[in-house]
Amino acid sequence: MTDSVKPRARGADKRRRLAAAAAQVLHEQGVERTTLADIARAADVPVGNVYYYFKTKDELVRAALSEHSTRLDEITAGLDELPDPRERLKALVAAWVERREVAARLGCPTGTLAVELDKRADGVLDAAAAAVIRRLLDWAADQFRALALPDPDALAVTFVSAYQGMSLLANALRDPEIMTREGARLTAWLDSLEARAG
Amino acid sequence: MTDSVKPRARGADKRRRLAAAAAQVLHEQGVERTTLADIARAADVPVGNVYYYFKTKDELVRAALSEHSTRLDEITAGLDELPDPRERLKALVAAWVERREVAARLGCPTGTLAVELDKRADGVLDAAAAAVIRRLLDWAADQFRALALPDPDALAVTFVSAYQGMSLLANALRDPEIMTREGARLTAWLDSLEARAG
Amino acid sequence: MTDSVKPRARGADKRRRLAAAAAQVLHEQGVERTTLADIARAADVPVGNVYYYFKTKDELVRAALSEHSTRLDEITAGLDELPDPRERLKALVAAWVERREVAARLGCPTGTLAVELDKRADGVLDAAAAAVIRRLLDWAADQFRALALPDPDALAVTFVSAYQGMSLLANALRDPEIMTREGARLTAWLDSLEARAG
Amino acid sequence: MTDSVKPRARGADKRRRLAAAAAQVLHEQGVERTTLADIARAADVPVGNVYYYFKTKDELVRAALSEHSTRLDEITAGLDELPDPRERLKALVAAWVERREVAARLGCPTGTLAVELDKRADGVLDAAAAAVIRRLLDWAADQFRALALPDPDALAVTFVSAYQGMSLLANALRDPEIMTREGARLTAWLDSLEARAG
DNA sequence: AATGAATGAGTGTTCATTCAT
DNA sequence: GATGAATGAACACTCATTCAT
Repeated sequence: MTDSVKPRARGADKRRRLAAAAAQVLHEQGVERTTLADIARAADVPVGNVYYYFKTKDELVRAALSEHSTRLDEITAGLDELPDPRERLKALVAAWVERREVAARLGCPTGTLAVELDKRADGVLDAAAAAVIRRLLDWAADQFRALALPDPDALAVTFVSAYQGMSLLANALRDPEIMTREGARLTAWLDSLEARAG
Repeated sequence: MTDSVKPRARGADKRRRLAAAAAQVLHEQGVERTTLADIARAADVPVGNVYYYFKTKDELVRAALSEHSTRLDEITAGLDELPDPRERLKALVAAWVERREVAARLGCPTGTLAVELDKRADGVLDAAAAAVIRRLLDWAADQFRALALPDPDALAVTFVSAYQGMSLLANALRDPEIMTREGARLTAWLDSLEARAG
Repeated sequence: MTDSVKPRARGADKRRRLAAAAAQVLHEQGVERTTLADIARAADVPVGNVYYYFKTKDELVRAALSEHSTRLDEITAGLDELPDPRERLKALVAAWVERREVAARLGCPTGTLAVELDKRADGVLDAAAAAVIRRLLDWAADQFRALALPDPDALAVTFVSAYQGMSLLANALRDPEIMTREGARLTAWLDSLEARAG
Repeated sequence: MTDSVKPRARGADKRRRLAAAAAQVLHEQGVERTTLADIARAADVPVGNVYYYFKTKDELVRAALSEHSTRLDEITAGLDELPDPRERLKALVAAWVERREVAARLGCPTGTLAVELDKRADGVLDAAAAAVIRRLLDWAADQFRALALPDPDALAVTFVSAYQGMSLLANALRDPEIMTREGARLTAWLDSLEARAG
């Protein structure tokens, strides 16, 4: 019974598999060094079939960004369960630190994608990457606002900027401990904000 | 007189022009989207001649990194004229903020190069990029050490991480003002360190 | 009532719609630049369903030719109502001139198809195109024969050749007036034949 | 001595060889059915090298048209040696008839190219094809004008139209004799013009 | 009879790199 | 030292055709 999946479902499944594979492989190899065949192989889909779901490589990149955006939404939705906004922010930092090995190997998925896409002349896909980052900024600003801190938008920029900076350095130096140390510093900063606000 | 430049000198000049052009064009377009022809054109050197000076494209990338490293050395050498290490650090921040338009358009030259090169499997060129970043880290650590602050290496990581983070965000969001605001925050942080150190 | 069309009829209808769409789209875009999807879309038939009616693209091309042949038969059948064979020929020329805008934009449907299909190595479909042209030649020869003119077959060739030539030029130069002027010349020629025959 | 061709000459030679091969192969197979590899093979040039001389396939098509234009110029230049304009026109007809086997197999090079290119939406290359046809029209009009015949431009259209029409029919019906018969008729028409002009 | 999905061979084009002179 | 030309291995993308249901 459960085996007899409808074609519809199978098609949607393949699309999702391709998007997930794109997110993964593009994070690992970057946009330009990744071929469609790479993504197709990772998704176990024949190359020719990819185009049935995504008309261009750029659409696959967009799907990968969307995938990252969804994953971010899931994370923040989980954090929203916590009662205290500051605890939410600290929990996010903890999650980043937990993934330090990946960060050291590949950097932040969205951040590195944004860097590569920003080099393009067209300015279409980099806007999509910026949108994902903005989504994180908005969520962080919401937390700072809930904490009644002054200028929550600027605090959000500082917060996300710190994450991107430590991810980039951890990646460039291949040192996951940078995530640990800078994560601790960021947590301390979050704690110190309460005092200032008071 | 001026006409009779020695072949040697002319050759060295071409090499330098190629390296400078590589630094510039690779910063603008990224490694993968830049062709050798792009660099050759920017340096006003025939394509076939490039290989006389650089055996592979990767060597040109390495030369671009070396160019960025040299530029960094020049900057820090200038800053070393200042008597106070904290003033040196603050002056560097000021220089970063001054270049905010470039940062918003293209990001940090070394940082974006490092991100792109880290996606490579070989791990040869990304080490070269890491070396440039490490050079900046070392200089910053020297200043913190001169200020007799505890754990100067960690402070240097925080300092450079902040720069990379704000450059990445300014670039991704195409907002130079992020450089201004985060630069001010970074300067305040540098000032606050004195108190703690005391 | 109108809803309860028999499946048979609906199938035949789809077939006809596909053939008509093929005739139209192939005239507009040519054989090689037209995809099956183009024709399916124009006929409002799902792509996968096309193959139920036509096993290959070539069969669709054949159907388009057949469509043009049918249309030609309808026209000549209409002309056959006229009592005088010469008037029939002149009426055909008038019909061609009337369609001058289409001729200037797309050329003669059969003629342009024949040109494209003649480039093929197989020599299967171009025979089908030739058959349509021959049908026109035969009809024209019949008229010349009915006029008791010498060598009606050669006259038919001259007649059709003039039509193809002026269509090609009108199309290539995008000038519908060529149809008008050459049509007038052709009509005058038809009139002049009577005299010679006497 | 003659063997030591300069690189320059060899490069230009290759370009010419490619253009000639393009003219030939495109005439034989049509634009859409001809691959770059086909042309490269015919010119005995590696595929990758084609792009050193022609940036796109369309440029090769343009070169083929230019080749046909040049060939036409050579022919008309030869005919211009004849003292009588009418003899020139008749000699051209004779040349067409002489090539009847090619016409029956492949049609007029420029005419068939124009037909295929006219199906394109862009309207760039078909203008180039039209230009070649117009060159022939202009030359023919010059002859009619030299004969002091009324409306030489219209006569030129009739003349070229007849050529295109008979080429198309000869090609579609694979009958070279159509060229012979229609050529004779065209010659008679040219002769008859004198009388009328008188 | 109907159709969304699958497939793979093929096409134009790019580009780092090499070569001949 | 210098350079125009050569080369071939990719790669993104297309499309006729087939298949499973």
